[in-house]
Amino acid sequence: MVLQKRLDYGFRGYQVPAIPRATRSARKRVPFRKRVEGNQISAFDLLATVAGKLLLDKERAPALNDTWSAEDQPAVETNTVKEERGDGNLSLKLETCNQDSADAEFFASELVPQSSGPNYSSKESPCLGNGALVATSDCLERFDAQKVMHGKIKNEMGGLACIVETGPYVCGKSGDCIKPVSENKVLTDEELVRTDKVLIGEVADKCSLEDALVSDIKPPALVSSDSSTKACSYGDHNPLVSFPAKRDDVDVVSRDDDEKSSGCTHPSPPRERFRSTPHIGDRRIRKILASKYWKVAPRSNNVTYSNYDENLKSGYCNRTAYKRIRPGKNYPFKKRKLFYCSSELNSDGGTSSEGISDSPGKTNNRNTSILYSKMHGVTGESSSPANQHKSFSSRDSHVKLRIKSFRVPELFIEIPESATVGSLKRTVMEAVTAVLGDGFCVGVLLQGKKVRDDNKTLLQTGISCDNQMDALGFSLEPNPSNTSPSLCPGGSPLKIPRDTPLPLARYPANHGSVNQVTCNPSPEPHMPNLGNFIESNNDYASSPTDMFDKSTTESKALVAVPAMSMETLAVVPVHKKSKQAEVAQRRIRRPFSITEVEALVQAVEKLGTGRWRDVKLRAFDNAKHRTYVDLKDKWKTLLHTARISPQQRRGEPVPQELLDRVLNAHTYWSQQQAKQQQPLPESCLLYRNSTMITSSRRDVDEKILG
DNA sequence: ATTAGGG
DNA sequence: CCCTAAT
Repeated sequence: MVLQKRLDYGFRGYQVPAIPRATRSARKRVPFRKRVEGNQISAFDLLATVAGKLLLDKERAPALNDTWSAEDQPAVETNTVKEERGDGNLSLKLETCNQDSADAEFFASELVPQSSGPNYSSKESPCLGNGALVATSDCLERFDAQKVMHGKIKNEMGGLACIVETGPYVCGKSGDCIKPVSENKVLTDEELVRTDKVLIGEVADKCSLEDALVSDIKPPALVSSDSSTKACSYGDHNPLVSFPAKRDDVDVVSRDDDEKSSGCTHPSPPRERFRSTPHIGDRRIRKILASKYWKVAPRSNNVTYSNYDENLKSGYCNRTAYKRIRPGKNYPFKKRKLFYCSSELNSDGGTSSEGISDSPGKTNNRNTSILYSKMHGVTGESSSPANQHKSFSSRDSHVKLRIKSFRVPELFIEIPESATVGSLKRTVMEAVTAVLGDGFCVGVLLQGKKVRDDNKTLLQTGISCDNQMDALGFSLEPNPSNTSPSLCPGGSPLKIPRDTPLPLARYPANHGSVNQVTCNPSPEPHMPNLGNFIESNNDYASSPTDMFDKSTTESKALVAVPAMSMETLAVVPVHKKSKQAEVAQRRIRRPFSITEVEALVQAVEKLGTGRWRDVKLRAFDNAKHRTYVDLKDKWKTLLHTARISPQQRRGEPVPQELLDRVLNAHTYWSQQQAKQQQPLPESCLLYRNSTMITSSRRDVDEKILG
C-alpha cells in the first residue's frame, strides 16, 4: 500500500517539427524564463540565459545525480539577432551556429523542472504575480492553462502557441521582403545556410496576454517606455557578456513555480537554483543586437560568474527531481538533422529562427485583437480580414507560410524516484507519442479568431501574403474523436490521421519501474484522465504470465490523453508544396525477449500462422508496441533462425526447444493450409502426438476439432 | 484493418 | 522494422 515517493514533473516546451516530418526530430523549444525585477536587463543577459539552456541541452546521457560543468559541454555558439518591430514589439532570435551543437536542439529532450504541478495555476503564477518580464513558452502555456481553468478564453488559444512566419520572408518581390532582422545582423543568409542553426527561444510578448487577463498583477518590469533608451548593439567589438549590474535582479526562473502544488518533494529553495545568468562565454555569443527597448544594464565588463557551475549543479543537476530526456546517439532521427536543416532553409530562404521577445507592452491590453497584434508583432492597428481583403491584389499569389514548429502540450508525469532514467525517457516518450498518435485536428486562427468556414478561400478569409500574416495562427487541437465536441469548437478542423508518423523517437524499454504519465492540461491535479492505456515497453510485458494473467505487478505506463483541449498544441504547416519527402521515424528496435518468443510460439501453435491478429490479441494484447505485423515478422525470423545453423544465429540465443516448436508448428500449419478443406489428415495426429500433446493439447484439440 | 512477402 | 500489394 505504501507507495513509493513520487516526484512530479511537469514539463513543457517540447517542440516537434512540423515540417518536414522527415527528421522526426523535435526542435526543442528551449524553455526558459527570465525574470527581472526592476527594469534592467540586457539583451545579452537574456541570451546568456538561453544559451545556458543550450549548454544544458548538450549534456549527454545525464544521470539523475550527475553534475557537470560548463566545461564539459561543447560550446554553443550562438548568434542572435534582435529584431525590432514596428509596433514596438521585439523579437529576439537566437541561433546556434556551431555545427556540433546543433544536434542537441533537434531533439525533444527537455524536461523542465520548473513546471509546476497540475494545479500550479491555482495561484498566481510567479511570472504574473511579480509582474516580471517573462520570456518563455512557459508563460504561454501557463496562460493557456489558466484559460482552461478559468474558461476565460476559448478560441484564442491556438494563436498563442503558434509561430508562423510568412510574408516578408517568402513572398512578394525581393524589394518587399523586409526581413525583420536588425541591420546589425551578423550572419548573412549564406552563412546561415551553411550553419547548422537552430533556433530556440520563445515569443515572450505573448505574456502580455497574461497581463491583460490577469487582473491583479503589477506592470511588467520592462516597459516600452524605455524606448528612449538608446539601443545598444553588441558586436564583435563588444564580445563581453554584459550582465545587469545587479545580478540578483535577474532571476532565471527555472524552478517550480508552485512548490506546493507541484508535488515536488525537493525542497530546494526556488530562488537558489538559478541565481545568476549562466556565463556562456564570450566567444559563444558572437553578436547581440540590443534593442532600444531593452534597457541595457551598466556594463559589468569582465564579470565572470565563477559560480556558474555551482549554479548549475545545485540548481539544476543535483536535483534528482530534475530529469529530462536526453537523446542518445543512437536515435535515428539524429542523422537526418542535416536534411531537416537544409530542407527548412530552402523553404524559408535561410532565416530560421524563432522569435524571442520581451513583453514590453502595457498591461492594460484587454482587446484581444490588440493582444494578438502585439503578440505577433503586428503593427499597431489590427488588420481585420476585411482590411486584408482590400489590400489584396488580384494576382494569384500564393500564401506561403512557414510554421516552424508546434509544441506538444504540457504533460504531467508522475514517476517514482527509483525509476531509471530510461524508464523516465520512455514514460515521457509514451506520453508524447500518445498525444501525437491519437490524432489531432488543426484549427486556423486569424487575428485570434477561429476561422470556421473551411470552404472559404484564403483570399476570402483574408489570408494572403500581402497582409500581416502574423495574425495567422494555427492550432493543434485534440482530436474530436477523442474529446468531447465542445472542446473543439473551431469549425471542422483538419484531422490528422492517427497513423501519422510520430515525430519523436521512442526510447528503449526499461523495465522495472512504475511509470505513470498523464497529460494534464488542466490545473486540476486529479483531472479525470481518460485516455489511452499504453503499456510500458518492458520486456516482461509480453511474457506469457503477464499476458495471460494481468495480475502481475508488472509496470504499466498509464498515458492519459487529455480529454479536453490541453493547451493548443500549436502550429501546423500549410506550406503549399509541402513535399512528402518526410520519412517516418523508424521505430526503435525492440528485440523480442525469450518470454515473448515463447508466447509467440505458443500462440502460433494454437492459432496457426496467418492469424496474426488473433495471435496479437491472444498473446500480445498488452504489448502495444508489438503489432501483428511485428509478430508476423518475428515468426518469420524465428523460422529463419530455426532453419539456419546455430553458428549463424545472432542476438540473444533462442532456446532450441522453441526453435523446434517453431519448425514443427510451421510445418504443421503449412500442411493445414494445404489441406484446408480436407478431412482430418494423418499428419495432424502425428503432429499432435509428437509436439503439442504436452503443452497445448487441449488447444490443439479445440483447434483441430473446431 | 489484415495478411503476405519482399526489402 | 519498413513498405506495399492484395485482400
